Amino acid sequence: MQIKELALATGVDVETIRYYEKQGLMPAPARRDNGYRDYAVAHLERLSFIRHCRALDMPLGDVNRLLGFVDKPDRNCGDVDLLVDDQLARVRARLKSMRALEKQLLRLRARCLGSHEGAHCGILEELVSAAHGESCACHPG
Amino acid sequence: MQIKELALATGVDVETIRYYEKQGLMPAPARRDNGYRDYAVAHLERLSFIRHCRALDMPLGDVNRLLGFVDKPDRNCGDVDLLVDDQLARVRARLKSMRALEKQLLRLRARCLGSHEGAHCGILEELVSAAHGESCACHPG
DNA sequence: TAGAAACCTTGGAGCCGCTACAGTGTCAAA
DNA sequence: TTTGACACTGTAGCGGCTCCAAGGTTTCTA
Repeated sequence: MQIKELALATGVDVETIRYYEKQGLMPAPARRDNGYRDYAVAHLERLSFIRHCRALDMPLGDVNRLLGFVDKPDRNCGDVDLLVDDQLARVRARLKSMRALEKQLLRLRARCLGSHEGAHCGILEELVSAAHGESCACHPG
Repeated sequence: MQIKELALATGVDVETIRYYEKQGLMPAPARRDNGYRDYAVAHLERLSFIRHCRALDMPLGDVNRLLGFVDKPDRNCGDVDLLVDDQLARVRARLKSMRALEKQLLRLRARCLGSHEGAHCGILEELVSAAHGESCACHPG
């Protein structure tokens, strides 16, 4: 399988596949006489695994560690759930701050009363007032 | 005001302040005889403004555009609310995908039944099965 | 048989928003 | 006088790609 076929089969960009190889996530494939990469089914599966983990927003370092467990299934894999827990915690922390962010933006947005002259723009006033340390709709309290 | 005083007053790292100057977000301050930067109150306000926008997760490019409106308040600022709307849309899109992500991770986590032998690890099985295109707890349907 | 188009290779730079150096200079207190 | 804290510039690194240049190979079409 040439690199483009692998790319099409997995939906992963050709450059990204080469990047994964350089980063040590994908094993170097066999080469044809002309130097072209020649992938086997195992590569396709490994790439799918990587993309699945990435869809879960796991850092490539974590993906690499998971691949280590996959490669040596005899090894005790007690860290696998820790790794998933960590990822879950990261996602939840991010969710929390994003929700707060949404609220702040909504309030800021509500300050726009239709006047679009800079001197009377509620949004700009709001943002500038923050610079004066006044209480603002975005960061109340 | 020396750079460290500005940093303390705003909670912004010294290196970050210099970075903002290099990026054209902060105007170059006066220099003392020894070459040290000498900031005025206007710099403090501008830096607060920038950090407030960054707290709303706006890209620096957008912050720069807002600063343009602040600098020239006569200019019609109809784009300001568009800019905020864009940011809100970005945040909401991200929220949506993060919520989905949390669900997927929770389901994946539930696959861990206490067995930590790699060969029988529910989480690894799940992730590997995805590589085979089987339906998986993470990406159902 | 020529040439164009589509593929492949490598290496390096660019993106964002910092952060962390290295190497050097300046200043104030003990 | 020496120590320590500050300042300066310039460059490199982070993650996870993405894009580009400059070249080689293969396949299709005229």
